[in-house]
Amino acid sequence: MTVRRGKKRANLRDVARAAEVSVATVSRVLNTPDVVQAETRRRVEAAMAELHFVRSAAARAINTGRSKILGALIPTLDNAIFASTIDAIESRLGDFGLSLVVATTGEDPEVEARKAQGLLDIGVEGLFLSGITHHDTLHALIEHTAVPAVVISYYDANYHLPTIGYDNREAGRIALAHLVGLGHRRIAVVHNPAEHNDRTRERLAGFESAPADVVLTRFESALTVAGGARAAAMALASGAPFDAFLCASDVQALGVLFELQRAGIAVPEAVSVMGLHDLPSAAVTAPRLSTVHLPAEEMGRRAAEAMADWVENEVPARPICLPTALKIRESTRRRGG
Amino acid sequence: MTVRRGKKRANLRDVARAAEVSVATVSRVLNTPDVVQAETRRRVEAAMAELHFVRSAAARAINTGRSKILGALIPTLDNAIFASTIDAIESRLGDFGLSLVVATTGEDPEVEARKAQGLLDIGVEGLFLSGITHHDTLHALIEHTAVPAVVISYYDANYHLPTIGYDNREAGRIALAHLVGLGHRRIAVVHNPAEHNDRTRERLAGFESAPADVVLTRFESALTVAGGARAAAMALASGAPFDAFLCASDVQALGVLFELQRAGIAVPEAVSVMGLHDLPSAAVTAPRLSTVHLPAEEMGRRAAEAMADWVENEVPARPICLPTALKIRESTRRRGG
DNA sequence: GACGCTCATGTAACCAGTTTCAACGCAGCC
DNA sequence: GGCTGCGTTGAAACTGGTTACATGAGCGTC
Repeated sequence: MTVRRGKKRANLRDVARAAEVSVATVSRVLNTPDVVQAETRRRVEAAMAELHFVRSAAARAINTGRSKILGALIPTLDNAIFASTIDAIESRLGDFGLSLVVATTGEDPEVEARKAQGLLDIGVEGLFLSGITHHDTLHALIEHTAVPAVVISYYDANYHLPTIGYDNREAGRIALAHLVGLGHRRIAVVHNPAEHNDRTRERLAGFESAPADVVLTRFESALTVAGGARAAAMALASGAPFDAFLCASDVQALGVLFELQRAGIAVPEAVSVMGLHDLPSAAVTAPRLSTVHLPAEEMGRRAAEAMADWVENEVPARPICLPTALKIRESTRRRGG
Repeated sequence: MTVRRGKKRANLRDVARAAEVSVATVSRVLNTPDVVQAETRRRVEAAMAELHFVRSAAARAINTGRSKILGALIPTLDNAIFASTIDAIESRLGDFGLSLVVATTGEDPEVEARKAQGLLDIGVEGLFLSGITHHDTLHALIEHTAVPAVVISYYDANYHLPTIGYDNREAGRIALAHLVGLGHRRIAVVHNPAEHNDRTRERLAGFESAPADVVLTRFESALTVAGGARAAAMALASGAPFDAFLCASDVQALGVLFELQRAGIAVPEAVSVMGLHDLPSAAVTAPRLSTVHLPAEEMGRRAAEAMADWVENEVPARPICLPTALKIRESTRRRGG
């Protein structure tokens, strides 16, 4: 008792027959309408409409070698961090008639390599990767398929793939400098596991630019609001006094904010909290979160444009370093101020 | 100065020639390896490896009529609400060897219809839709292409497409009942525009189940944390006294929480705040947010399974209503309690 | 030894488009 | 009137796979 999948879709030949023209003419109406006479075109279009003709993407792809689909490999969607970038990529690609398939990797390089293979199998023309830490298999895959690939969320002009992103280390430095400039010396650093995450690694490296009299204590937990809260709880439980919390990500900073409030510790009076990313919600927390703005949306747009140029015009993407910017809001204050 | 796209990829014929077998045999090695003799298979596999053969998805799709790609139309990715569902769909589809293309609509039915056409153009085999409010064009499209389509985030057994979701009205009722049960009578309802959003409309309808002595005052704003904060600010500015804030979405509830804290109004002592969704972060806010749990992740999983069954085995999806559950945490308290 | 069977493999048609090349009609020009 | 050239159209080859059908080898049976 299977379902009959409708009366077989009309194809080019059907349309050609109905319009009493050749398949070549129908194809022309589809691709280069201006070369076919108005009257003929009208007939063909009428036939297409009547038969509810939808051209097969596969058949077209087989000839042109163009699937018009790109793939993105990102750690997770369940997190505001990548959402706006992906949103921007997807929407900008749309302007070029390109689509995006998103695959999540859970920060596991093996899963990433496997999913990359899967994306290639469905015929993507290009790949967006997050960061530069990848499984050898994936590098090899990109190498011998010569598939266009751009790295986002990271900038390194010397990397073997074009990187379109920002300088995470510099962002880390800026965040730290802000706190140090406010007189904070005992800083709790809240960060997610850096093992497979070079963005985090770089930010932490930026934090290490602290003067000698600054002492940083690290608390590691998951890259979620709950993770941030947990890290703050650990810091509090350690009994050590902190002037400020420096978070490698706004997502965690939100958790820190919540946990401090729960503990009755006033921000920024008793302790400052610094984020890094500038998520949309960072501007409306209580207190509003000081952070370093990462141009997530612009990055997505630029990456999409570069990729479009690559697959459409064969001009390979070039590295782009977008500026970050310190956003001083309410969650940081001069020590003792 | 264009880039030479490598030496043309090897195809089936090339492999066949190299392995000294026919194309049919190579195809068999790919699809039904067990029917080809071990020694032959070995030769073919060696040839494939040497030539870095990657089978063309398009060519395969053209024959089987299967692209193995599904499409999802969602309002936005830039929002925790859909993220975990999409995440779940994507990951469950992966188990069936299916991929997901995500298209965002910005809640505009026209954009949705246009993007749906785009998805069909690239050959998706099925569509995930959010809610039941769609442009006529989209309905017509689904109608005459007979493309499998399931609706998520909504449940209505009588809708002409299978709905896999939850009862939004019931969830609204539960949220309201909780507040009313705590003795709250003057309730500020914070919600996003319902014009093109039936989920919101249903939740609001659920709120209307209030007893006669309960007075609801609506404040409408964007479906973002900032939107929630803005709505709360409006409520406060109105000067009217409220016992509780009832939010049609956790995202907005977060904003309400922040705004109340900013205004120095204690939650839940002075006013209760109720969410609806149970985002992961709802459990770690300060105070932790009382809400109605929506099974977003399970919904995604079930929708993916139903869709897989549909496109693989031609068994159409059937409506599924998943249970919601009241989550009483810290942001709600008995009036005057 | 002929017959029937299974198993492995090859041949060629087929899917739904695109594209090359040839042909045709008609205008402009010498 | 014949030549050139442009604009329009069609026939057929082609893309890279899958698959129905044909072939033939090897083996068991009577």
